[in-house]
Amino acid sequence: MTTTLDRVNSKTTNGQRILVVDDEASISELISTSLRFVGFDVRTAANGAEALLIAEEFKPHAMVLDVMLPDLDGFEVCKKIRNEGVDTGVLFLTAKDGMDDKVKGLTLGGDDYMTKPFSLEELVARLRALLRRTGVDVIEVDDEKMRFADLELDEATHEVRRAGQLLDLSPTEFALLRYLIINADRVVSKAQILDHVWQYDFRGDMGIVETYISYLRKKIDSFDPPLIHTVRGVGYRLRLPPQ
Amino acid sequence: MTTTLDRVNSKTTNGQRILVVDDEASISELISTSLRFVGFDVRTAANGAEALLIAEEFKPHAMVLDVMLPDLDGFEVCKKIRNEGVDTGVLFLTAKDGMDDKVKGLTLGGDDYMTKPFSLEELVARLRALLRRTGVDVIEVDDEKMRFADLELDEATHEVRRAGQLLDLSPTEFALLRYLIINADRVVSKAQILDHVWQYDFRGDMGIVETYISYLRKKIDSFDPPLIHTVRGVGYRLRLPPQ
DNA sequence: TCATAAACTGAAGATTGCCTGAGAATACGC
DNA sequence: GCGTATTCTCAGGCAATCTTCAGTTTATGA
Repeated sequence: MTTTLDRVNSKTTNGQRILVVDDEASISELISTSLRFVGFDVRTAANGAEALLIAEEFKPHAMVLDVMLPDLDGFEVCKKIRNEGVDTGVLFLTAKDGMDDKVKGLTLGGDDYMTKPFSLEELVARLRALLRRTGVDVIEVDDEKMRFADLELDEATHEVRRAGQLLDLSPTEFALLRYLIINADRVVSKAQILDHVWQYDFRGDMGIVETYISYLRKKIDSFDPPLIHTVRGVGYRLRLPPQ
Repeated sequence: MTTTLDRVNSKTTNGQRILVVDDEASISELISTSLRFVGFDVRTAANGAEALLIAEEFKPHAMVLDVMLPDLDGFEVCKKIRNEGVDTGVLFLTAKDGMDDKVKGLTLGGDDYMTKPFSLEELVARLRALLRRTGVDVIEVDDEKMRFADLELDEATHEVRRAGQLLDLSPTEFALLRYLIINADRVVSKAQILDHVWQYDFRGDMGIVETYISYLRKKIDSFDPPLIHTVRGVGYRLRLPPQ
């Protein structure tokens, strides 16, 4: 995949501590890099034992935790860490099929899980939601709504409106628009979009981004003024007309 | 437990004290996690002796009490605690078979019991009802009725009406509808539903949620307008038509 | 102005997710 | 016990969505 480091986010998340635990170095790095860029304070561990050690002194606000670790499994790690009195929300990562039994029950405590592969935008969105739920997130005044101009995107209801009018977006369109809003006023490249909005193992080419931008335009830019602008040779930018 | 934004409950329960007594750590944790999440102040004990100690200083408003404990049985514990002058309602947990008779005799006061395994939504609902009966619950002005649009769900009588017309729902359908109403207007994922509405030891897959949504629709959405909406790729949402 | 690269868009095929009916298994009331 | 209600699994069918691709349009700079 294209590696694009970017700032990604306007809402500055101020240094909440996240512990990422995964034994695949590439995944672990992928995640921690993007979390750092959106402003989290990140540490990583490659196995359960290490996670316990780090958690003790790092006292993370939340963890991203692979359920399948070489030594302990993710649930064990989670339990032990909480027994140590470290009160963190957990976002579990599971293989597609490993969905069985154990993951069940995770939506109760405010914890959450995602199946691999996932998209990074989704990861960040989920992590934020988790922090909000578990009461850690102090700053975000915003409920679960994002706004740009007369555009409004609601995470809780999954509704999108422009000028008050309800629009019907597919899941991918929704995720793409969320990414554009998060990066409002800034140019994002097709590579960045691909990296953030699509699952990290997507193998197709960037043409698909053009296709989806086209879909989005039909829906949200059938209004005036258009908000999605092409910056030729660079990428796309969500903005109001100058003046 | 599973996925995505769950606020789980709109009624904020403010810090009523609940003592959970069960010797199986996993159950105890499951229960306390969900109770904490809906706003109770929770302590746990793994056996009768411990329960007595904690109750004395914690003075719980209610207890969730396994009848089968390693040392004393639940009834003993309950009796002793009340003799100490701690006046709490009790929600007994019993294994599927046996003791039904014995328990029934003891649930006279306003106490209640459930058999394991249970669903967590059910537990919370029962506990709330218990607190209300035993007069602890000061806040909830709410009688035991929930409403959404022309839909009415009565906890006390287990009756459901739409547009005033009585509907005949099975227990699972009732629980599912209750969960949807509690989360009215938000999208809830199939995973969340499974975690909250089904018994914690359910091992099947999420297809069953689809089946029950279909059952519910036949009953409550044979009216106009339909209230249960699918958000493809995300979950389900109870809502009125926009505007 | 022209040539070229980049971006746009419509169409089509593949894939996925959801709905529903049918039937087996189980629980429950009489 | 027997019959009915309920729970749960499963698979076929349908429609939304995703993805690819190719023909067309647009921007740019030589």
